[in-house]
Amino acid sequence: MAKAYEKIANDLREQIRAGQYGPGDRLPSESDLIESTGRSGPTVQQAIRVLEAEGLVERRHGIGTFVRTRRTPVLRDNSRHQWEKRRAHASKEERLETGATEHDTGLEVNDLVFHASYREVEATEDIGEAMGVDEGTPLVERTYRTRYSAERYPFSLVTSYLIRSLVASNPDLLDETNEPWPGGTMNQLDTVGIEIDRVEEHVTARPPTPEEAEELGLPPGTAVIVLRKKQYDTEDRVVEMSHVTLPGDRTELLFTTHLERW
Amino acid sequence: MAKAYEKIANDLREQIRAGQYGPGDRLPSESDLIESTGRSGPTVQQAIRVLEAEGLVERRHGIGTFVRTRRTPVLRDNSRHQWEKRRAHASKEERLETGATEHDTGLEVNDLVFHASYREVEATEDIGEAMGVDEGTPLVERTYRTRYSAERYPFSLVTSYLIRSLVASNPDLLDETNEPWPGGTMNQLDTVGIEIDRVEEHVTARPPTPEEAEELGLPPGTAVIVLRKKQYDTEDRVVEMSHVTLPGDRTELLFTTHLERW
DNA sequence: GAGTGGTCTAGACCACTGT
DNA sequence: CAGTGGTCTAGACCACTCC
Repeated sequence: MAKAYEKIANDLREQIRAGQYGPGDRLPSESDLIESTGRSGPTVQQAIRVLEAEGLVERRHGIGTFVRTRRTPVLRDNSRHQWEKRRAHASKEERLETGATEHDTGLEVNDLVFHASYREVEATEDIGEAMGVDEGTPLVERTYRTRYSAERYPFSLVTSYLIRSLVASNPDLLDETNEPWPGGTMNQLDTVGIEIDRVEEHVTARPPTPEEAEELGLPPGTAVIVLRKKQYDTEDRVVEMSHVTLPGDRTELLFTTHLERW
Repeated sequence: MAKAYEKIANDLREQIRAGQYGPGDRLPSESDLIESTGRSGPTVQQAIRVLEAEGLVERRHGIGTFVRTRRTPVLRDNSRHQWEKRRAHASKEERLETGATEHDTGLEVNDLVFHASYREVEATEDIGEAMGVDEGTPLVERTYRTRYSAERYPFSLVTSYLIRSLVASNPDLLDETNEPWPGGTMNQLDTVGIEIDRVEEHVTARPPTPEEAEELGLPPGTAVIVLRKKQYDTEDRVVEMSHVTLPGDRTELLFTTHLERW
């Protein structure tokens, strides 16, 4: 029992892997495949859909089906946290120059477009548990979108939560016209006497929701990396938590763990 | 222009999100949907396929279509590296007791089944570049599969590369009957005078290949996390590199970054 | 055997792209 | 306009599961 669409998909996959069709090449058209395989339209289509779901090919309406090319990855390095902390105590001029994303990507501020919005919310059960506060605790929620100015879609979707009572002593932090915070979150937290001691990042992966696919401009056959970041202060409290969605086909996370010497 | 299958998928997705169908619940059968929507079989099927690809539902042949339940995640913590290094200098008895996976999962050795195989290979261009050696350099390749003894499929696919010349002075390391290495890789590297200084882990995500889906027992609508680990010794050489494939629906990576105090 | 999902067909028509 | 992929139908038959 060889399923027809599976056989067609396997044959094409093999040819792609063997290099008979390289990245960017056009595959035979559906009508070609209908003829060469002797199968019906829907069957051939389903075969191509399988390859599309694997991220192997891309269908372009009215043009053809093409072997996918890998997008250039955006690197996100966990040394960014130490870098950001150091910057928080640097001079004001230095702080305004670059942000953590520029540090990662090596780009200029002008190459990037930020969009941020601000809201006050109450902790849900889920968030409260993760941050170690009761459900209903007032929080400050900030939502970020960052993209290259030359591109259409952002390369990250970020929602960040702060405990309102911890930051309320600096009114600037409750003023949404200040977005994005000059000098970064760690610098602003310093103004209310909070020092970050460690950062925990939880990483999982899954297919995107339709909303995420839409907002990140993800083609079918792509996964997202979901990163939940928690920043602990020197008193072991969770001071900030972020939920970050990253396109899997163009994001590479780098974590360096330094070990004690013998 | 409302695509019929999209509309059906959207309606069902909305109902699932609203909790009208909870995790584990059965959705209406295809024939029900054909009747209630007035659409043909293939159209209804395509709608369900969309939800399946999103990881939202699971189709069971001859039984029905069900809302997916989340699998219990396996946590993989980067403190495992420091833990493993410390263990490498512990007593022999301690070393034999547990491995890094047990450390992560809190399980006993008997709850886990390891399978390892050994091969000598030459560095490909790709691997050579990552490890900082010339193409063709002799390597030791070890392949691991780890699973819970109660389960059918492994929860990680690991391929590890060592530079042969660096480990050749200990014949035990070239003996494949020794798998898995007692005391762990860091302990064995210690026997040839190598100390690991830091670990770099590169993380990306993508849909699984058919082979990975098969070997990990992944249902459609799942992503994999791809982790490339590089271990640097105190002389800044890449001593070991691993390629790890993890099921995205049940793996959670945790990375803790400790920051210098002000 | 009844009910479920899985595969497939032959053909129609629509929508998008490039010439 | 020709060529491409996108959607849909009506109905057939198969395969699996449970009773």
